[in-house]
Amino acid sequence: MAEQGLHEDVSVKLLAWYDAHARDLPWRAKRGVKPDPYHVWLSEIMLQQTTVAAVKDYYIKFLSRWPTVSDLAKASQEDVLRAWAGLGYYARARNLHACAIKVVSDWNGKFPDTEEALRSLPGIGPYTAAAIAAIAFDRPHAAVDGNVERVMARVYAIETPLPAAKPLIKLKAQALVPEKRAGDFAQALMDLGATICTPRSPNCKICPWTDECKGRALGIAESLPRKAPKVKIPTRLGIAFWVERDDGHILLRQRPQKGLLGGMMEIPSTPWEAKLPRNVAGPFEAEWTKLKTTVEHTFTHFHLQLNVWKTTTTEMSLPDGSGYRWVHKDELTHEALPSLMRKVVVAALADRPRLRKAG
DNA sequence: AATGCGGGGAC
DNA sequence: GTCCCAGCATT
Repeated sequence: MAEQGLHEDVSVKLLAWYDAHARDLPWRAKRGVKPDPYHVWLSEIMLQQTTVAAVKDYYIKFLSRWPTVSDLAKASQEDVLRAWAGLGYYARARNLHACAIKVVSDWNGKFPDTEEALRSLPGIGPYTAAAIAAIAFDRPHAAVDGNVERVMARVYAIETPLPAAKPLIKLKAQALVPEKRAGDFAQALMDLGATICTPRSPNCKICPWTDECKGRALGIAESLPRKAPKVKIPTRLGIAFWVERDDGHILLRQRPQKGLLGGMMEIPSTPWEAKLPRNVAGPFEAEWTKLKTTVEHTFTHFHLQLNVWKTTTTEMSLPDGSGYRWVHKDELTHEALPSLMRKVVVAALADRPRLRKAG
């Protein structure tokens, strides 16, 4: 059919471009070498809503420390969270560990090679299942991520806003998937979106699809895909309590497994609300000194302004409640502290009494 | 279909 | 400051 022929032609063009311009990324198998499903999976989980630049070092660190999925399954969740600290979306790390355990127990340590079976594993959704099936096993699935949504919306001039346009975009992308080299095609499409068909100022002049792009023909490519307007996010306030023992240990607490920063460590704090609590209650009675610095951090759905109160103690026991630990100052870098909490650490350590100069 | 869930780089 | 990134789980 003519329509089918057109699709093949378009796919061939993209693959030819990919052969000449593919990015060299740590998780990408070399030409002619079979990809390792573990490598593909690990990179895909890390890359969810996360830029290539942010992922690279974490990917190398994880692979070096846990060379196989069995090694990762044997690790403790605590060690996995420590290694993941700073990368964000910590449910990914918890699901990563759970998935590794399941692959070992249910699949004899080998990742399943179908989209359906992959989809049943924790942390693997529609996109990631299709991506692994295509990239690791060369199955003809369309892996539709943010890049592909943008490229499809432009090539086909889809003016329906996201997320309503997703079903149509998925159909359009699936229709382009070649029977052979589906994995290369998936990666080519993402490379195209990341390097040429960028959100702002797409470089249409060097795009392999510039001739057939309807969005470009209509002069609306850069304005696509359309999206619902964003609502602005509120600000929340809180107080973090920096408790330093006279031997240099700092009081930490593990957060609950579910919810924001789930399973990660924190400097104990008040709840984070629109207003500070009327009666501030620290981990225990003490004389507190308020730091001048306010730690600011922005999460997905709120800004946080965190004041830091300091105190010192000779108390060796832990406060009432679960999850508390004493950790020495010099060991904090090894803890599962998310970026916000590392800001608190930096602020607290910077606010030391100055040594008075002699003379 | 909406919402919760991090962090950082590019502009 | 805004936008958005190789999205998923839950409701």
